[in-house]
Amino acid sequence: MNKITIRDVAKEAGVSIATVSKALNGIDVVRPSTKEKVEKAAQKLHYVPNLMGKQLKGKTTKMLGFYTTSMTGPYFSTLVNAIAQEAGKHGYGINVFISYDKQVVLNSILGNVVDGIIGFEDMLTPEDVAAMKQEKVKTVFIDRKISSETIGSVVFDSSKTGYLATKHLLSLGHKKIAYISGYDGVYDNEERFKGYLKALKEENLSFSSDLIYSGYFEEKASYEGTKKFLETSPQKVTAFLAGNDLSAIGAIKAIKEFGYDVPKDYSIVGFDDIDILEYFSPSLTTVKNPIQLQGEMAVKHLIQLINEQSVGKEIELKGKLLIRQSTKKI
Amino acid sequence: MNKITIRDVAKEAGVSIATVSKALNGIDVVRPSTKEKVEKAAQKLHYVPNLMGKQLKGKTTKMLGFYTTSMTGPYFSTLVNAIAQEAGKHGYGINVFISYDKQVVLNSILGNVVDGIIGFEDMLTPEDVAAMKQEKVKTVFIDRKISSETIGSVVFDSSKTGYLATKHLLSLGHKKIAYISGYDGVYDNEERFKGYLKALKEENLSFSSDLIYSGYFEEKASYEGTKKFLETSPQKVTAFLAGNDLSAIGAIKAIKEFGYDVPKDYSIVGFDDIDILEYFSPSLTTVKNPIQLQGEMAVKHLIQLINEQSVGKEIELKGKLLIRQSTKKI
DNA sequence: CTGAAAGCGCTTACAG
DNA sequence: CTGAAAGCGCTTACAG
Repeated sequence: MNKITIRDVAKEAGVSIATVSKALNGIDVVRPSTKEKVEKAAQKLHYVPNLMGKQLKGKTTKMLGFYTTSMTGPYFSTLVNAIAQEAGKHGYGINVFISYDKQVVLNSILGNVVDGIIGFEDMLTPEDVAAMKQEKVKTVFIDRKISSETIGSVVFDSSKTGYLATKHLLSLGHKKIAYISGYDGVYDNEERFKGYLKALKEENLSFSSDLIYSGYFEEKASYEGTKKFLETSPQKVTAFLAGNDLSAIGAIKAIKEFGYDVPKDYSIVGFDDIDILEYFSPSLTTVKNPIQLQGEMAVKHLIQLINEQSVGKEIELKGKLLIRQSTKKI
Repeated sequence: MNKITIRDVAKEAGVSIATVSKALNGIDVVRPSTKEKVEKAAQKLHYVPNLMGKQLKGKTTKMLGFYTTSMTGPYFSTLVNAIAQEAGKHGYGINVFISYDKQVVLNSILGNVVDGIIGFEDMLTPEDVAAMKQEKVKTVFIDRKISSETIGSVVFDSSKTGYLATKHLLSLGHKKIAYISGYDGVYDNEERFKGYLKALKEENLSFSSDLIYSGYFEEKASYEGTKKFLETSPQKVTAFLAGNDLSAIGAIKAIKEFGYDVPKDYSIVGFDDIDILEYFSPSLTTVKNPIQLQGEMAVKHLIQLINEQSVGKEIELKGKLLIRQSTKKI
């Protein structure tokens, strides 16, 4: 598309390409008059450097990559905006790659397209991560707890908050609490569940597998799952711990459909404190995760890794239980 | 970060770099045994081609760029996902660039980083667009109506829908209708306003500038603006046409705060039909824009432009008025 | 202060 | 079927 190169500018200005490069990049001493001549020529020709050529030499792209299969989920934009803003402060642009093709993603990750990576990508397996480690790709994961020389992570303390949320329900007198799980293998899901189990155990309450069902972190699946659970479960629960707010909303809709009330008949707690809660009734008791902070920290740590000012660290962010209207004493 | 190159693979496999390139890309005839040898070597060394070098030659990146200053707005993820999905079908990845630095954006746009661009970027001025036109950068805009040989656009027929929405209010007997505007110079805003004016004119209703105030397409600004409007306006309006759903929500919140009811005291119409309306009460009468379709069409048209199967076209998508609970007869 | 030359990692006619 | 060589657009020691 863009065919004028440094060579054309050089010809136009009557200098060498080396001089054009220096003049335009402000590197090395170049006589002001020459510099001006070059700039005029560049402008006249609408010259824009080809980043491919530039970066092939330069080795640095001043770009951070953010990889994901899809941009769904209500806090996605909060996260990405926080990342973009923080990156901007450090002179980096951010590059969101959306692809369902793992090979494409891996090639791009390992293909020197960006200086560092923020990983939020379930499809990356431990083997992929091992390859990234070996290639010393600077990466900060925000969906798993991990670290190596060049890999860090910024996650929420989901085990702790899962514990706190469950404790809250227990303190209200609930003894049979269902867990609406997200995806297996997903860090936040498993940690939240661990916290839930720990809280139960502390009260010497037993857990049986029919207290857990899948909501897949989304409203619809949780709605369906909850309907089925209410119909078929032998357990008479009085409260639900949902893997996230979306699944809490789905569960509440199902509960209402059965003619029950929240919190009168069932208490329910979510995770995230997403924006749409503002429009939802009853107002949901939930755990607020500092998503914005997570984005910022991830970028800051990534830039440390890129500049080799630090080895990879595991950073854990604290969430906060927000008690609202969806939970009450039994 | 990634230092093993094609040369290392060649040495390991005992062949030339040309052969490595051919074997790995499946180009040209290469003996199966050689191919296997090369693949083994590449695997052993964890070789991943440097995309910079590759693309410098190849001239094509199989990537589409999506440019924006921020990813806010509730339909953003719908749009980007639609774009990503459609691009995937055609073998393209998508690249979301978020940057506040216009120079960075322009360099990237014009720097051959992507094969084509989907523009959704208010900060691009007509001069910038002129440069893109001159450089024959393949682009489809979704925030303005425009076309040239290499530039197309896919927009909503906002003038028409603005007209229809206003007609709806008029048919319910409303004669004084306020317009809560978005940003000046933004296509959808201006078109919606045009449609509004046209509908008023048809009924021989006069418009005066104190019937319009700014909501900036967001909830908060619209809320504040509406409060002020209700307090100070000399006009006794009975209905509001909001620039989008978010500003409609803000207006309704302000109206409620003054002790009025929607639709009993005021009717209100929005635009977009965003997801969170599901949680909002009263259910909002609004214009549903086919956002997903817009993303798909934009990608399809962009790929036509890239393959030079078509010159730039101006594509207009129809919206649909959804009559719900926020409007009623006066 | 300026320029010729080497080289970044790759692909692709062209010879053999 | 394989490889030496040129070249994509740029930067950067190195000479002058």
